Amino acid sequence: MDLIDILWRQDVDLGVEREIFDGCLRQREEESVRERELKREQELERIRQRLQKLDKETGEVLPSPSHANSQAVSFSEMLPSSVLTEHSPVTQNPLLSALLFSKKSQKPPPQEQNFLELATLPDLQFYLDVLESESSRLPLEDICQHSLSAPRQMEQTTDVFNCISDLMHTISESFQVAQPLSEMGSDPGEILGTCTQSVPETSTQTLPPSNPVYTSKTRIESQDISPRCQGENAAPSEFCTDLKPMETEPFNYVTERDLSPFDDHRVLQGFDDSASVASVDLDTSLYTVDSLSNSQSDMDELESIQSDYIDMLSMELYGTVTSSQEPQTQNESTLNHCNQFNRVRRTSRDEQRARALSLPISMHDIINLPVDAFNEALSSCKLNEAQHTLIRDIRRRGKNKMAAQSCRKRKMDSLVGLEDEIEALKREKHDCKEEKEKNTRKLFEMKEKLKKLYSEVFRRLRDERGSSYSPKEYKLQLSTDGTVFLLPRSTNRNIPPEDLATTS
DNA sequence: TCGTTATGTCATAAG
DNA sequence: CTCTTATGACATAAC
Repeated sequence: MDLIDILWRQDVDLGVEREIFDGCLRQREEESVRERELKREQELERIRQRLQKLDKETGEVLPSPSHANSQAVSFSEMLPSSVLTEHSPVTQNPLLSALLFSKKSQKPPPQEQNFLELATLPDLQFYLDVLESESSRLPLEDICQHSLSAPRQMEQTTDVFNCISDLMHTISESFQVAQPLSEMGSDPGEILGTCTQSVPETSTQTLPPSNPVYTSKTRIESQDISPRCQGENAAPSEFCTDLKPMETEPFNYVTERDLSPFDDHRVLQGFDDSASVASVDLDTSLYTVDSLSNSQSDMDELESIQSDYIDMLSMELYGTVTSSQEPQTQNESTLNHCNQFNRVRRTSRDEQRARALSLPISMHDIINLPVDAFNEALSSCKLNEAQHTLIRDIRRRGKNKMAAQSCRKRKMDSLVGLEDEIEALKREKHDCKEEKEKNTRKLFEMKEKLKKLYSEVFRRLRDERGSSYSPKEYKLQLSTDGTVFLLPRSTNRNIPPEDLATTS
């Protein structure tokens, strides 16, 4: 594991996510899909309970809301002609064909009933919220009229939702893929997007509950804008129209395409709140709602939604990219990731301050704009002293925050590098020690050989009388030119050496 | 309750 | 001189 960790840390520089190296990715993806479905069902069950609770109060079943201007468009009409051609994958798929061309006249099979029912529930939730928010000030007649006019619209939109839901469901089944939608080659979300694009704009606005992906997408794009100098009271109308679906959509799903692990990386890595687009988006929602309604209940509701949204977001982010472990430990791991994520996404003090002073420039722009653009943005907005100071502080702190993060990363990398160096030096030390022992053994062997050679030379040496020389009285000495001399060991060094006339 | 870890913030030096 | 970046030190929250 240490080795893996070290390798990962090295690869982090390359922008590679750690989770990418985890094995059993498919298994984890399937786990995450199941987890999402479970979560979704729980959310929907909660909403259904809430609806039932309301039923007890009113004694009637509330219809689904649909905007008055929404148009009933059959799904086959919505589909691009290319989808319905003779050779299209849709028409060639018997399941799809059966669904697409019989849906208008048939009720869904029982096993799909639950799915379709769930698919339309967000819409019901929207209607419920509208009623709740309006009931305090609308006359009873208006509410009744609202209720009476809704069922027909509900039928129309429910048809569309049913078709879309069935299409996605069938595509998922026919592809036999239990993996995140974003990884599919023929992403149902894309088909869905194609379908919804063909629906008039007003109808599209009724769709978000069943197509949260595109809701998020459009909101993300609209949020990521240059300095908005309109101020909070001049919130763009698109936010207002966009707000309601979000408001009624605590179980807003975001696929990895919208918030890929790399986006997540951006979230985790920096203060860069624009990177955590979804959260910024929520902040924008808060701004917008704040300007629309100052009631505490709305704010509480939004806080709750934000919390739910972030929870869901973290589940989405980490549910699909957690490490491969036993199911139980995987849950723990996911939980840890979520906790870490929530910790990271905790609203910073600067975000709160920015909200309090209603800064006209986004946090992202304040921090990341180049000096010139930043100064231009400052000068183009009418700012009071407090706002100006806060913006400067936010920029300074934001930059320092990122600097601190990179600094710590460098420090960690350096630490890892030093640890590697220590390991290398330890190995080198070990090798040197082994070499030293080897050389010591060799030296000993050489000394033994020399001793034997020495005694052999003395054994063979004879003087002119044929007597041997005693090693105790004589010694051998090697001169610089290779000549070997026989020298007496006596203290009297005046005696000339006897040249052995032998060379080594 | 205490230690650890991650992160944000401030102060300051250097480029 | 201003701005940015790097980094040590401290604070704080979560575990």
